[in-house]
Amino acid sequence: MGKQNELGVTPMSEDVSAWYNELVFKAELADRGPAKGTMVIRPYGYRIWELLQEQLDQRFKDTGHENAYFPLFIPQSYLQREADHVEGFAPELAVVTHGGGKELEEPLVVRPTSETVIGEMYSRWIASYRDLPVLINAWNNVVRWELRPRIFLRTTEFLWQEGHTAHADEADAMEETLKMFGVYQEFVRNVAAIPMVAGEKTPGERFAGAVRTYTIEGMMRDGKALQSGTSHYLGTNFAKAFDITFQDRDNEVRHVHTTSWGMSTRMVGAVILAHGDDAGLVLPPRLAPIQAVLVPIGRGDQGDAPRTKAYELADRLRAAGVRVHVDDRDASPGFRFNDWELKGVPLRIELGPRDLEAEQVLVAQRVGEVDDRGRPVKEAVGFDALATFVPERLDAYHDQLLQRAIAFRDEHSGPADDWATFGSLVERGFAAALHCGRTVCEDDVKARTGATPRCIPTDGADERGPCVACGEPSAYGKRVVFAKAY
RNA sequence: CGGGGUGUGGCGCAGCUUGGUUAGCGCACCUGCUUUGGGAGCAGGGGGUCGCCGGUUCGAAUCCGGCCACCCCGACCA
Repeated sequence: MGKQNELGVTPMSEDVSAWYNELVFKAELADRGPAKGTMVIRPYGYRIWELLQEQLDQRFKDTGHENAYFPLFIPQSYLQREADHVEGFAPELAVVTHGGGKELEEPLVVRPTSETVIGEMYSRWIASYRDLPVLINAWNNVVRWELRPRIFLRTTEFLWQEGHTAHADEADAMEETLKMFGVYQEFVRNVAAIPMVAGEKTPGERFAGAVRTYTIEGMMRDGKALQSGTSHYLGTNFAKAFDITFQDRDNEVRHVHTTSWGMSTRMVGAVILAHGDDAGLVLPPRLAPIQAVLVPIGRGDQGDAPRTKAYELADRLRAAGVRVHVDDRDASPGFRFNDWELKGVPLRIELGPRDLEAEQVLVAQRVGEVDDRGRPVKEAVGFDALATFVPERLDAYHDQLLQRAIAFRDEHSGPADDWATFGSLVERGFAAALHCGRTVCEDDVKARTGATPRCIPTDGADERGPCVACGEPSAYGKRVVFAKAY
């Protein structure tokens, strides 16, 4: 545990890892479960997940998908049908060997992902080209045994959504893969205010069983990358393993082409690590359980009027669609200010006897201009203007956070044309370099610097040359982004 | 599985080296009074099988042996 400041949290500037761990507990986002690697998501943290879910789910529905649910238990033999898939997941499976007091004839694995059960079901449901495409998404929990858990980032059980679609041909399936890849990119930018580097995974980093894997990689405040969402084109790998076929217009029986795509509770960790600061959480408004907190000031007779007014203003804000909370706890103003800053609430609205007289409130932004004492500059807003002011300000604040994150990412990224530059860049952020694409060389880079290839950015320019690490001719015709990753 | 560390009221820690009053401190909690524009004050109060098992001893939180758990750093990973 690091040196804690007066908030009881190690400053982020001092030790990001300690800061993250302490903040997750202090801000009441989550707690550790009794079994190693498990987490309890507390109401404040779960609300962030719910907001994320609602907005992501809407996008899935808008692109023609329907939700369904598939079982938690999968016969062990199913996992084994796709060679790469078993190999990839075998080390992290939880296996149930007993049920009802008896040893099972065939062990059941607790799903680490659902390609296999879904493949089995799709093979039953699909017979004709008229049945295609199948566009289904599932919200569920999965289990992957973790050697080194970290709350939200890597837990043995986590929540996510997994989309699974089946198509008549490669073109259609690739279109779907890229469409959902695009949905994730748009979502993280417009909802989570995180600019991500989007691109394709190198063969060594591909999903087990995928032909192509696309990823969005966010930059955290310590310059490390966090894989935050993936979209896979699975080709006919699962169709062949599970015999998912259809009869086409020309009477030919063909295998379907499938895709899968997912985003998990890890995204909550991405929000914490991409926006937070020494004072605690910084939540983007579209994911903030509380977007504006009203803090009435004054005690006893002095406090009655501000409190009453605060509730009245809260009603008006709520009517304007703002998630608002009145904090009239019997605690000092300073305590309450710090508390909501720790919890990352975008706007604080102060209302004391002096303001009441002036028919106004003071609005302070969680991240924004500060005075020479480091305190936020507070803006006076008249009572009647508040309900239009707040929603506008929340949108502007979202843009500010996004711009701040873009600037941070750009300051910590750059091209690396020689080994020395590469080494120093991955110490503080992302390095874009030409690479030979050989897995042995990727492993060597990892051993020497700790960095791994995160992706081949989709928007990268055509470029060829010697590999930054070994000098062999570069692969992919583009630069690869390398970084240390969570 | 390697390397490091920690287990003492809800949380954070001290005490252990050199065994010996009733195991202490801060925060949190409860009661009362005063207090409220950047973590309020005073007074009173409740709360502990000192991770577990065994050993040494007149006596163990403290010494010895074993075990367990968790955390951090590496190898696998959304």
